[in-house]
Amino acid sequence: MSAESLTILDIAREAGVSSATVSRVLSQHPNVRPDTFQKVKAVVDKYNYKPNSIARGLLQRQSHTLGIILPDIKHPYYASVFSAAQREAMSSGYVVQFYRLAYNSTITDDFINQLIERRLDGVLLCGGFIEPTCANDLPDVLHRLQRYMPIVTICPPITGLRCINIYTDLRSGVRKVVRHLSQLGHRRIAFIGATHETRSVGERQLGFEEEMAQLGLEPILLVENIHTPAMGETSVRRLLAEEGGDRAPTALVVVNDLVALGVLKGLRKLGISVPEEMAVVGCDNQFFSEYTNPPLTTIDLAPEELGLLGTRALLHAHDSNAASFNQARESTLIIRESCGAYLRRKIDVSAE
Amino acid sequence: MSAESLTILDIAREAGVSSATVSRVLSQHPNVRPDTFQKVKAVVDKYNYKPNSIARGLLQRQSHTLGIILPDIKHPYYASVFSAAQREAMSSGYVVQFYRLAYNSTITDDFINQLIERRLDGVLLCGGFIEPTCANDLPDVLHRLQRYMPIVTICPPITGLRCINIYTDLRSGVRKVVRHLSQLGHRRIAFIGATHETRSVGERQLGFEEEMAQLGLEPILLVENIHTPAMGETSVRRLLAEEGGDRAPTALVVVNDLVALGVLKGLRKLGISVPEEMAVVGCDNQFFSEYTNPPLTTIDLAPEELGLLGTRALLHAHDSNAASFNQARESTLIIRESCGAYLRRKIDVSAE
DNA sequence: TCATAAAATGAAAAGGTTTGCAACAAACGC
DNA sequence: GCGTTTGTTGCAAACCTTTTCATTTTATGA
Repeated sequence: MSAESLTILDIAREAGVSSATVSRVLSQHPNVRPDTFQKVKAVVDKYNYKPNSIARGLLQRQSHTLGIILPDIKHPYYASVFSAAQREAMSSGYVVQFYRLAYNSTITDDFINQLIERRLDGVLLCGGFIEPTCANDLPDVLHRLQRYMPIVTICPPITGLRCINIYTDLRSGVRKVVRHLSQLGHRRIAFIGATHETRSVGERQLGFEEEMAQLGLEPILLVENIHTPAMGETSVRRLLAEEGGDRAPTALVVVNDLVALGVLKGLRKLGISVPEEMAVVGCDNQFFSEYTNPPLTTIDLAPEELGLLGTRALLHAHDSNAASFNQARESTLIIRESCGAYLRRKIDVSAE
Repeated sequence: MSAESLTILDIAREAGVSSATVSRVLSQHPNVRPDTFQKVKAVVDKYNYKPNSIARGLLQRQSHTLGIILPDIKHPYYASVFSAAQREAMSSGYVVQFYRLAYNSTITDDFINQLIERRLDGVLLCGGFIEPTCANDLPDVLHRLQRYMPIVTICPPITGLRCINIYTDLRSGVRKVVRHLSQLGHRRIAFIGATHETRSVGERQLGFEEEMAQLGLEPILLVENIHTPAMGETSVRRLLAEEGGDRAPTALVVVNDLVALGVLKGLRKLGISVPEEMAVVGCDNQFFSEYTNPPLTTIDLAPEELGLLGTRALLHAHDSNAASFNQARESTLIIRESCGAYLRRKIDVSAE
């Protein structure tokens, strides 16, 4: 394939200089005589020579490569994180490698070994996998990785692991949602969520339960393995079968917008109108949430900001003395129509 | 950071053998005496030694890394391609690096140089950027890249470039859609699409125009820079302002599901019911298309299959004698409710 | 013009692995 | 017991750069 395997020595020979000089020309070293520079440059251009970054990486002990670990790139949330991370990395001359770690699997030694062997310059950990049941030996595994490269996590902090951590405070976000619903008059509010497979999912549920408790309301929980629209669609029927009649909720807090998409369809099929008969709130503020019918009230988690800041932190992890810090960002409530706030406002106005 | 910079020599010394033997142990070479194997293995395990893949890559002249180039990882279509590609690559011990090339930019020499310097083992090109106006020198640029690494494209074939090409035949897909709509009785059919910024978009429009011509129908075109839901939403109003009254279309073929999402909302705001007053068809069969209201009729392009096959082809590109072939896959029409087929069927039934 | 300082260049080592070749040991056939 | 084959191991080169240090060239000042 690459018959074109020119080395710096070939260039040096042709230009009548040493390889050191060629290297200096390529890296814009100041101490090169202008005429030498031109002479070498001409040969480099003539053959379109490109230095082998593998060889350079070996010598300089850095690969100019970042790893990014997340459970599913098809999930719009992670895609946003990834996109922003790549952009930031690229603008600093770094390249990102994608490592997938499924939702319900934990970080194994083998997984870590791949990263170590590749001699990455840093790793961005974006949640998923970090389930409490796995978390027992998780800090140990990550400590080993940390001896080789800096780690930045952009998910709820992992206890026992000291590293830079940037995340959006989901728990308080969900609490805002619950408070908002209660202010709209809802008393029977249900949470449709996944089992604690990921930390961020756990945070959502915690936020829900905390706020319900504080408001003195009895929480209704449907916590199963629900993480696709299809699962959301069927979950509604189950929920209303269990909690029917006057026990039926009037508002649903759904673990994320993806699932909420299915929930909306499920309600539609049951002939339950949103928001008139049932308020629905999602979480994530995906690109499609503005376009559902009705548009979905949700929580914005600023994934792109996390990706950007996380990558930036990773790139500065070496020269930074703050080798470990947590930065929690506020989430913002995006009020659209599915929660009935606008409806309610109309009613209020007409009642005056 | 990596105080842990053990080399193969350290291991060799401690085990009392040469580095060659350690290397053979690590790569499971057959000609190693069992007791030597054990002895070395013990030291390797003791220090948890991991060979430096950068050094290995330098010597073996392969990085075990694939590049994948696409315009936007947040776009669900590309995310699907990427996801499948990564999975396939990973299962063969390869890692994928993501390179973004914006929709309306072309592949420059600088861009190519990055790939060459990284000494990737292959590159998967997933469209976007390959706009006709850029295409003049595109084959040249790619030819240069091809001297260094195999290229597989999973977008409509690029004229002037011989390489493995796997794609879904969009043109015939859109023709199927138009035929379907005409069979449902529609005569005034409009295409809402983007300017020819990407080849695949161009293919869609061509398919539309070809089939309309064949059916003897006058095509209605709204071709602007439309590629987001928001743009779709506003486009409807413009279309109906231009083509109003009895000139108004009764069916819309939308360039992709993302835009169709906005189109549906735009129609809703105008009080036009889908599919009763307006049939709508998208393209891409995204995960959300099943959950719109009404569920969107669309074309499935099997992006995961493309990602899988493309990567597989790339990995076999060296030993394959078929250095160049085109493989066009059939797209499949997914009939849901937004085109009115089910509605029509009901009408037919009641008419009998 | 000469001593000295500064700038430009080259030689060679280093980075960590794999692998061809040679050397050596062991097993085998006769 | 000896020549031959097979199986193990080590040496050293190779992969392609960058960078230190020493050396040569050029500029500076008296």
